[in-house]
Amino acid sequence: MTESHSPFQNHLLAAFPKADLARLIPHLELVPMRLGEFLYEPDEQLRHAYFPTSAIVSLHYVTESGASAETAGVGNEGVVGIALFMGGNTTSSSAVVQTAGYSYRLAGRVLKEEFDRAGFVQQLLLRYTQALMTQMSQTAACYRHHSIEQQLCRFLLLTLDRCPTQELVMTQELVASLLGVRREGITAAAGRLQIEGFIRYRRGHIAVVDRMGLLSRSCECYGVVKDEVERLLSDVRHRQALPGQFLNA
Amino acid sequence: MTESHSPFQNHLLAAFPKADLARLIPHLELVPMRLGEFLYEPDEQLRHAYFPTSAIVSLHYVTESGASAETAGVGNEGVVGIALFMGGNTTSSSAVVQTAGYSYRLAGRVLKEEFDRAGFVQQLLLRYTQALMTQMSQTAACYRHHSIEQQLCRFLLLTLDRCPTQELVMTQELVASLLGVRREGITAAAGRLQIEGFIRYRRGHIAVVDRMGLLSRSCECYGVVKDEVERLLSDVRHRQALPGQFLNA
DNA sequence: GTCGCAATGTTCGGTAACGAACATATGCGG
DNA sequence: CCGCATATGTTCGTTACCGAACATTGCGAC
Repeated sequence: MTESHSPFQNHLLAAFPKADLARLIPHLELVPMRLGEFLYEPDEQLRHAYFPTSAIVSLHYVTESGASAETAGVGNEGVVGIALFMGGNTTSSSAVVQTAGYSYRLAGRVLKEEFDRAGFVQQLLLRYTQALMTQMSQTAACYRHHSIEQQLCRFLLLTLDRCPTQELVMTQELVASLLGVRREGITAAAGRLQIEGFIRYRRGHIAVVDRMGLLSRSCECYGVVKDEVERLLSDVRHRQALPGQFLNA
Repeated sequence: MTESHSPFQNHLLAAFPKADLARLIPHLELVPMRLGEFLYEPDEQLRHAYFPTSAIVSLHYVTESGASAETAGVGNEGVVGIALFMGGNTTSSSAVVQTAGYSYRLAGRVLKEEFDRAGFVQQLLLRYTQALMTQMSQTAACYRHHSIEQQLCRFLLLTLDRCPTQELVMTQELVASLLGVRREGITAAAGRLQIEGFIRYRRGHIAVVDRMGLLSRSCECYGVVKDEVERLLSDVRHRQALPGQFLNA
């Protein structure tokens, strides 16, 4: 398979001013990410930031009793490792690869230096951070008030938006652990969605057939998160010419 | 009643370098906050940031169906209006006064200017923002996995830490709406805690009698949030001499 | 003091999700 | 192509919480 890779596949990097990006390019390192791989765990000093291109990373918290729940996801729209420039260096959550793929890795020090230039890149990173906060608080409200089926739809839609394909590679077990519910609950909800013809799945794969159908069964949370990312990062994206051609090295 | 007010009653302001704070003092305006008052609503342009001294503000999301859930609380340890310097200017959540009291108000423009100096104040605000994120994601996990009683204990402890007194002024109805559960659920849990002798309450007042007792019934979430605020903001606080005397004007 | 309203107490049935245990089947490694 | 690990299907009883309806009581306004 002959995939071509470019930092521009990450929307955040793609929005960086050319001059800043040029400075970073030599430090960007393409890394593959396997399903289930941990990027960091609670209280562990972060060493790198990751800008996903095709990978999707889940930020989640594991309770003392071993239960877990995702609080936000990061795909090609963002970056994993906020704490590197926010000043904390560690978090109380973990980051685990939810969809295998690639990311560009950047040494924490380099990202911090770039951030401290206090320019456009800083503004961009801060806006993304705010979008991430929206996602976290929306997730909280969603966990409180919406049904497993609604949450599954939200999750599938968000994941789909971060994927190039219509078929997600993940087991119901994994989805359950991310949403913090029982696997049986996902089986039941997914079964209903399949009967309705919205999705089709087989052992470890979930194909979205009818996106609109999912939307109709999803709670509002999908839209809120999506719109907020759009609002916070779109005007910023339009400040530059269309990127993509001049860096295929 | 002869309360004395000082910006130093807000821990964040208290940690500002003297020079920076001196610049801000003329712009700080002491404002009373009534219970239930809204500081902002979704998509509403923020005009001011608020540094609570005795007031406590709840950041929460209201669903389409009218249900609501707190995603984070802000007391004398922080500031309301993160979006002013993060670049978004609005959020999808609301801010409502959960405990009446006072705050120092600062025009958004002034705070942004201060932030853009990219100095110590910026670092402080970013660290606080990260603590807020921890609170949000912890709240999400808590909503998913912990019982109403555990959540009530967590909530009471967090509120207590932000209050000068041992008696909280709030109805069970309000607590219920903040935690996003039915009032009856709070009545039941509070009843149990009272029988155990941990709290004592009357119409609109909740007095904490046995803090340790609450701790024993609370989930881990209280500790995680508390420790993270401590970790992120304590070293920063110690960089300065003890504040408090030299500004009683 | 007492009136009235808002806060709290109590009860009912209903339901979504849990916990555990086990049956089935699919697809990968050999 | 076979076997087996692992993913999914199904069932049971249980529980925490919900929704609604109504009783009671405390407390502040008058």
